[in-house]
Amino acid sequence: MAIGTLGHALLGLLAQRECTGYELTRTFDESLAHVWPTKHSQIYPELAKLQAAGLIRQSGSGARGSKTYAATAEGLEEVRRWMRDTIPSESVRTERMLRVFFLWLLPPNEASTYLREIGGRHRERLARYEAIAAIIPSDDPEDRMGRIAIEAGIRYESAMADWASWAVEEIAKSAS
Amino acid sequence: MAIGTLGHALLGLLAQRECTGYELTRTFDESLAHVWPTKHSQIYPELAKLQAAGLIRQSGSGARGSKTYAATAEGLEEVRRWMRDTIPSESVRTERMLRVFFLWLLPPNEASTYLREIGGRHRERLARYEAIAAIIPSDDPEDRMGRIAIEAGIRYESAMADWASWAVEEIAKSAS
DNA sequence: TTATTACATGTAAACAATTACATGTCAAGT
DNA sequence: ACTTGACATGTAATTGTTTACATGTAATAA
Repeated sequence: MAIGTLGHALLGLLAQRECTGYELTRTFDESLAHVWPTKHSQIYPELAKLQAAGLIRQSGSGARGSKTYAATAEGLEEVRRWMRDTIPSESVRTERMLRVFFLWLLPPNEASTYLREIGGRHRERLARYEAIAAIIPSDDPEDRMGRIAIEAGIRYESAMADWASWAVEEIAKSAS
Repeated sequence: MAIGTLGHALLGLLAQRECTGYELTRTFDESLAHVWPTKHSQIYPELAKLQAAGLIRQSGSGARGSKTYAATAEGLEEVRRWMRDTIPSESVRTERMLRVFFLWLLPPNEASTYLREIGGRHRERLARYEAIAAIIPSDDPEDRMGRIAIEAGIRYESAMADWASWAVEEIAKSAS
């Protein structure tokens, strides 16, 4: 019963503060899904697995049948070991970028439309990330790592938005 | 027997030129794996599926039992339809970036080590992509889209390498 | 001639992720 | 009283992905 990436991510969130499965699901949807998409249908069974492995424990229960989980000492140990001693997979999977390799299949105007659309999505996310970054107090040491994580998002979205604009122009250039 | 993203990617490659399963595997390993990792054990059954669906046909056979496949008219139609009429999944999955959210679990010096290491990997790939971009003749319209795809890689790796360096300094700042 | 490496294709088992199904609670507004 | 929406947790079936198993060919170098 080995713990995978999702299990370690849940452990990492529960190391910060105790949460219900629902709260974990929302945290994934709101921020972690940008780097590791997951559904509640995967989270709940994974929590059961982590509990069975003694890495988390149910620390309480609230309204509407909600259950609060907290990381155990073993769980904290395990997530630290994962961060320290294991090599992250290099693999990145993104259908949006995959399709760029096949843009030559479309007439130039449709390729441009595709690029403008993905540029727009990158700009949207960039705006959202910048708004989040703006409200993180930069002097609080607790939030410093959070600021570093969001900065990665900002730079990524910004670079990809610029790239998309550049690519549209590049296509326009050769069409003339 | 619906065709998924991998099937469309194979169709896209075969739309460009006929290939053996082995060649397709190598193309994935060398360039497409950066956006859509796949193993030969998934490629061969997928080719069989595409052939059964009439989207590709075996166009020849060579040494060592190799089989060459080519896209059929229906296959070309299908991959164009996919590019034009379907919305790409927004999902991106990257364990490297996921771990950034849990960097606070490590002492600052270990977090810095992690960031330096991933910065190094980004710089490595950046150098490789730049070398590839340098040998693409920029005036050949055939390669224009290839140049656009590699530019995305260059900007991505460059942005992430810069981010990693910035993050290391950010941690150093607060440690003092 | 023999060992190694790259070429070449497959299948099976295990694991991970998505989609669909299924149920029920509680609060707020109408 | 009723409806809607957010809260809350699960399971089942399907699909996608990885790892391990399995086999054989051709070229090159020692």
